[in-house]
Amino acid sequence: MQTQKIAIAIVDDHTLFRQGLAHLLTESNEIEVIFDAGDGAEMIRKLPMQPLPDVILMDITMPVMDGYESTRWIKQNYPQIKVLALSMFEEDVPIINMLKSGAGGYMLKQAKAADLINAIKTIEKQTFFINDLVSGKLLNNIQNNLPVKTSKIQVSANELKFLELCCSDLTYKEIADMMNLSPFTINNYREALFEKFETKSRTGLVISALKCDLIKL
Amino acid sequence: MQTQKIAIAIVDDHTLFRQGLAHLLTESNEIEVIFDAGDGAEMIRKLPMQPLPDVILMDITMPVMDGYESTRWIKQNYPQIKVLALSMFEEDVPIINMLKSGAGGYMLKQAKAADLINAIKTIEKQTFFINDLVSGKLLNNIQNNLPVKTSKIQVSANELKFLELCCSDLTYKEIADMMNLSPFTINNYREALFEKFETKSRTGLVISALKCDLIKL
DNA sequence: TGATAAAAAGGCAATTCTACCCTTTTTGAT
DNA sequence: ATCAAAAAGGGTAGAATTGCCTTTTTATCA
Repeated sequence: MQTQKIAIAIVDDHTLFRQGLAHLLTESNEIEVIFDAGDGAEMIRKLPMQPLPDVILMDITMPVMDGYESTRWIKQNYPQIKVLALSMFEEDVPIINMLKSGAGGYMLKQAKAADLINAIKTIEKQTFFINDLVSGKLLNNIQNNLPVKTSKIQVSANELKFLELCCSDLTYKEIADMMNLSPFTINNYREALFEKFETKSRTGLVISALKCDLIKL
Repeated sequence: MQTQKIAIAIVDDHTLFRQGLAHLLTESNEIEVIFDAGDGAEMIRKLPMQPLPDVILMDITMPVMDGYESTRWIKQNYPQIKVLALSMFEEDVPIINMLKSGAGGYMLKQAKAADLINAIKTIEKQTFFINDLVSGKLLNNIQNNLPVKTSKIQVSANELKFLELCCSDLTYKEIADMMNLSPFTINNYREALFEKFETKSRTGLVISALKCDLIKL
């Protein structure tokens, strides 16, 4: 007694993965891939061009518009569509963030096809799919409820440039020269950033900025 | 006039990607996927169980035995098998390293299926496949021939602990206390490391150590 | 055991960084 | 036009860092 197939869309910037997965899922006869996209913007364009999917498989790291933003957009505009995050990251932060963005479940690309199909069927019926991976992270997040990455620290363009130049042997005076600003102004930036990042040293500042992903190595 | 199919193996820890890709390639009728594996060790086990593949599609990041090591093993034991690296990384370092390890080409997972099939056919005939991505990186690497990761800087256990403690607001005196050493000894460590990393500041030291992967955030 | 090298400890002047003060100028918004 | 906020400019005392030395202790091995 086969009911109607589950209509899904795949959003992932890896073309090979996207197409391969589409083939794999189509074989199951319970799932129909109605479209795919390489990023969130493409998804938004293609969404109105066919009947809405029941479930969207969503990658996290994508150009233009990433998985977090895309998921938030979906939940804002088509809350009835379920989003199942599908990523290679096993870390706490991306998992928690995807769930916070509105994903109803989180699967690893390391998973087996049968598990994925099972997750899709579950999420389609129940709006969410919680496996051990996700429940563990959820518990973890509640227990030591660190407002870690929640509060995104705002820095101005100048402050950001200053932070980047801080990752060097340059003295503040030299940094001031490079930015064509007075050393006193640089000192203001430094003090403002020390406060924002709750640190007391240049080294601590650089480490914090790196952890917040404001600067890269 | 169809000659024999090209026999390939897929080594990648993402089961969904591996299986999906296998389906995709099989459809082309020019390629036959004879086996797949989730890491290098599994590949080594499965390799003797069937006729050897002509080409192996190799991911980089895998548990147990990664793409670099697996490629070196292949080239050591079955030099006639061609290795095509298949990864999501576009950075210089992984590309150059895979080629140094013996891969004959490098494709992104963002590629289209047709391009991948073309690369496989080329590498099977010519032992290597150089696209714009790879040639650019090669040129780049020759031009500013940085001895990138070649020179691994040696640090003692104590120096390493010191480096880790440097990633903080702690003063050297506090670090000395934590390590139960005299501040003067800490000063010796500092000076030795400054010389090894060719830096003149604590911040520069921390950045260098991070870049060399000696410490993590 | 004595030689010797490495690790640890010590000292210190010069420079840089940090924490508080403060004022003036520029910018943005109403 | 006016007000508020942000950016820029200024200074100083004290703490930490940096660079360049020497001496003592420890470990090792011939």
